[in-house]
Amino acid sequence: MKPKKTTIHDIADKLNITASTVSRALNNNPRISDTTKKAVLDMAKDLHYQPNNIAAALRSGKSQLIGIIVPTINRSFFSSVIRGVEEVANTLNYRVVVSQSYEIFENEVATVNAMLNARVDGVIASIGKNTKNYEHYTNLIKKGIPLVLFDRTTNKIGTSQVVIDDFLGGYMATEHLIQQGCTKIVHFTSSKKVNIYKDRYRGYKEALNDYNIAFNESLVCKGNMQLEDGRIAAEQLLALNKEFDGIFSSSDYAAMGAIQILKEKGIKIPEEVAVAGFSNEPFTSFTDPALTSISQFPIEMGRAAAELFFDMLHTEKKKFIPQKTVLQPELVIRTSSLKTIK
Amino acid sequence: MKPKKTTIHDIADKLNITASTVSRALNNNPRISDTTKKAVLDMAKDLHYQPNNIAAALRSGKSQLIGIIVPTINRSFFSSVIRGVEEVANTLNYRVVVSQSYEIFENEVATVNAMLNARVDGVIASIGKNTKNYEHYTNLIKKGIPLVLFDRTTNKIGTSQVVIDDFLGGYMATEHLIQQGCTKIVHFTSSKKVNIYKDRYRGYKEALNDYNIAFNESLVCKGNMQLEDGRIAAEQLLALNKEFDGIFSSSDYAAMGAIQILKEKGIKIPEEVAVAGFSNEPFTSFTDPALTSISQFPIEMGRAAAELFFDMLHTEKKKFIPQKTVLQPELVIRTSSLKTIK
DNA sequence: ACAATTTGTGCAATCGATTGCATATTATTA
DNA sequence: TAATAATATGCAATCGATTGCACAAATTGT
Repeated sequence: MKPKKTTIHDIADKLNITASTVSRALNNNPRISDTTKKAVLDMAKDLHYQPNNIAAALRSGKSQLIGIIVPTINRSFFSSVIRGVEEVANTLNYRVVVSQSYEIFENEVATVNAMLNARVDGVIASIGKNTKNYEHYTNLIKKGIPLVLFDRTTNKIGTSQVVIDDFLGGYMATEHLIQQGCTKIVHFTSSKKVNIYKDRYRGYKEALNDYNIAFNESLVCKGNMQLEDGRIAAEQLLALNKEFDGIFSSSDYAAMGAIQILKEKGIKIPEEVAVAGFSNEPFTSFTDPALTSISQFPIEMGRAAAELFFDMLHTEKKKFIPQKTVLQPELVIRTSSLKTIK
Repeated sequence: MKPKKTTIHDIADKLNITASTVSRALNNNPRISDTTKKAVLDMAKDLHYQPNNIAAALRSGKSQLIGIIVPTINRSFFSSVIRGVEEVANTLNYRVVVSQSYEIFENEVATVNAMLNARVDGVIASIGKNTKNYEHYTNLIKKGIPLVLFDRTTNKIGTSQVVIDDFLGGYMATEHLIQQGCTKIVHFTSSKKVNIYKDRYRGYKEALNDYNIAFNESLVCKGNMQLEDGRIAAEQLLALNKEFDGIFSSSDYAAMGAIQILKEKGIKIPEEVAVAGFSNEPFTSFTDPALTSISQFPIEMGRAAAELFFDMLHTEKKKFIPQKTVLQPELVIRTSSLKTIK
């Protein structure tokens, strides 16, 4: 009935040798003669042998699985990071198991736990916005399971991280607007709890400072960074008759929302208000005007995370020192901010 | 040194019972008394017991893993489908292992194989553009491993599928353009080998036919469906002085490329040329004009695929009949095609 | 009060691959 | 040529959980 899967024992029986020898032959163990190796390989092919990673994992304690936890998979940034990780993992014969937290703390904890049960060899994760307690992550570390955080990270637990230099990104975007002649620059940001927004905000302030532009708190809008939040913020600014000639939004979506409102009101972009976003979402090149943004190189971030992960995996826990890879962001200038045509 | 993981045997020892009982208690087996169950559960918590799915998988033959194979993870459509699958899988205590084929046949084959080695309980996949040989998939079926194909599928192997009604989508988009007054409608399509493009093309033709508009093959452009292909196609049409007042592109990207050229040439959209794309990519609502498109409900598609998957999983192979879930597409009308304001 | 059930646990094999140690065979050296 | 070293393979335990079957104790029926 069922085509009874073939195991190393079946191969062994056919060749009148033992499973140990077959196992060693398949793993190219130097203690096995080339003749035997060839015989085993041939027989394996004949019998359509399919290795059972599960059995190997149980015995060896290595599942060849990497768990990836992200708030949501279908966001360009996250899926691109996953892509980068998968790319590297795949070449090293590792698979990735992905799971979403939906920004819900309980899910994040449950997911870490599920990964633990699945016996992943390690975890690569981006922390949910509402996560303030990191016990589920420190548990991993305690158990000696490699953990690499990316983008939304924390320094509160000693583990490797990959981030872009958000401070620099914020600085670059702001500086660019200043260089385009803006002096009254609005900033859209979010909760100060999340490292990335905090750093971009710092970059914004620093740039203003460096160019001797007074920081004006009333030009800073806090929101949830979605399209709608950008629309609301822009409407309020206009309603309150705030004067501004530039917007640096920590999110492309919010920037887009603001652009929509400005266009509706007949305000010219970039002539009257120059706009820069953050993340370089795929849509930024398709909008009108195309949106200036900061690229975070998500695929590279995924690759970097995978590399740190494998570093950890190959280092003994006691002599491990957490690494932090900081990627350089890139300012992608598009028409939404480009006043001067050179 | 190492905190030695606790197993069911450790729990058993502490309670002076056997591992069998512990296993049954943890699995809420009715043959175990409530008293014992509680004792086991408490002890499990005390000892920080973490189930080992690998061991269970080896014994039971069920890994609780679903393999997902897509051409690339970081495309909105695919990542959204994965999201949908993960959502359902997660509630049923399954994890998803994702892998990319990059549209390369060899990768696809290798990936199926890797999934087999990892002993996934089944596979959900979208076929690469260059795949003409389906042996790697039929192998899965032969082995009794559930396989569900989505979007880019084939009828050549008897397995369950989830698709949207691409024919209908093509029809709806074309009909809409016709209703907007277009009579000379260009169509962007790709290789006829891929079912989705073929069906959309058929829908296009059928709509023309139903509205008594002569089909004009010279208005059909074949390309790779990327932004650049749309730009090239549009340029060629203009260079050849083709007359057209509408474009139905089987890809939002190509549609966008065409829009860029039309705008550059000062051709008014939708007044002179109305445009409709396909896929309802996230960027379509951000472009100017916003792009009319056909929504494929990718998250729902993922959920549907997961459901078909679990159906298969719970049906004996012999009495299994391949299912095909056909989702209804939806026309999302935006300004790129909306001539008449009602 | 004794047989027939029902209920709750234990025994031991099993899933498939890996690996430390032992052993047999062959090759090398003094 | 005997002793030593190198080479190739086998033995058996192990990883941790599951499960068919056996069996003892408790409950029910008559």
